[in-house]
Amino acid sequence: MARRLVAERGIGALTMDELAQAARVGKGTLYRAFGSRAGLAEALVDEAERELQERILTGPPPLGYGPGPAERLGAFVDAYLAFLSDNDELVLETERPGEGARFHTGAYGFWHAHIAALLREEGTDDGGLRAHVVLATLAAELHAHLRSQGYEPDRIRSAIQTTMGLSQVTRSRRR
Amino acid sequence: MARRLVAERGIGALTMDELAQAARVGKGTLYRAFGSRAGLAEALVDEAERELQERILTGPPPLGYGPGPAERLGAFVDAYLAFLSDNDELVLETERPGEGARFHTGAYGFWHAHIAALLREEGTDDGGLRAHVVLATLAAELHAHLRSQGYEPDRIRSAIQTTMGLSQVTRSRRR
DNA sequence: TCCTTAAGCGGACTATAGTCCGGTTATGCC
DNA sequence: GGCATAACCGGACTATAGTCCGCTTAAGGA
Repeated sequence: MARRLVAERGIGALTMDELAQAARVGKGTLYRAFGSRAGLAEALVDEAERELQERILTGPPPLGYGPGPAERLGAFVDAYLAFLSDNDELVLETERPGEGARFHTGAYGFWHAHIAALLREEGTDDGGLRAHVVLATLAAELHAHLRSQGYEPDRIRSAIQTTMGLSQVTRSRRR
Repeated sequence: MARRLVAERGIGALTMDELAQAARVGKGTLYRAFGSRAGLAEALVDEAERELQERILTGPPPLGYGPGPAERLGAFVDAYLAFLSDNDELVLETERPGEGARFHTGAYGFWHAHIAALLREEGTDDGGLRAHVVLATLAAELHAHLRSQGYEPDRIRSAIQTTMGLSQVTRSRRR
């Protein structure tokens, strides 16, 4: 519907009332369509998420199938961080609410399944649980904070990967 | 003041109005004293936090000074997880809000400094940044979710420690 | 003791997410 | 084409965090 109208203006400081008004629609309709503010943000990042998921499922290595699981994991972290900094505000909105909303989105399920599979493939115990731990490291709020502290994306990527003991993917090793 | 009155009832489903009323005080007073809902929760976990900090600073090894940094890190993760499950609801409240409130509490600063120091002592590069990554792994929301999924504390601890490549502290190794 | 001034209090007020119900429009049957 | 029914819509309403200002009470001076 009017998602694009809305996406163009940025969600940050917009209230749901304003959004509804801008979309020429009642608030009830907005909520029927998206369920919540987080749901709306989710819908707005959806395209970028799918694009990344596509690259994982059918794209070229190292993100897609091909190299060993360690390389793919490194590539995923890399790609996810790029996705995060491109979609900053919306992902933040997506992950905000109280009752662990983050964990119940479809996207979270996808990332989790992907990481868990790679960890198992690597021979790790308890891949499902460890995938949650890896994802905690990729929380939008953390990265918003780190960016605000002036840390460079490359340095962040590298810190996460070494902390996790992931193989250092050296592509795009600037600095 | 009336913190105890309040602590006894649990914060979870209480509104600030109810809290003020229960404390026989106006809402303005409540906000002057604590600044926000998160601030109130912070004040309520304060004692438990200090107790843990005390054990780190002056208590016996492996949490306190003594063994190598790797052991101390493992012990910290262990102790922090225990603290988290004892103070579940309050810490969650503390970490909730929008503008990265979690990162601005005094307690976060302490944990961060402690971890960063241990990492540096271990000879790690970029200890400050990596300490943030480690702390992301200890977010209250994640652990609330994991508990709700039925993961056992020991298993969680072990997953975090192996993910981080921390030395496996074997004390309290049930299962 | 009374008056002046400062500090602190409390509850009415605002902002905003999310709900709900009465009305309106569309659909299908006669 | 007209009516019964269902689907959908919109905005008034509710819940709740956080703000603000007028009033009360305490402190200090004469």
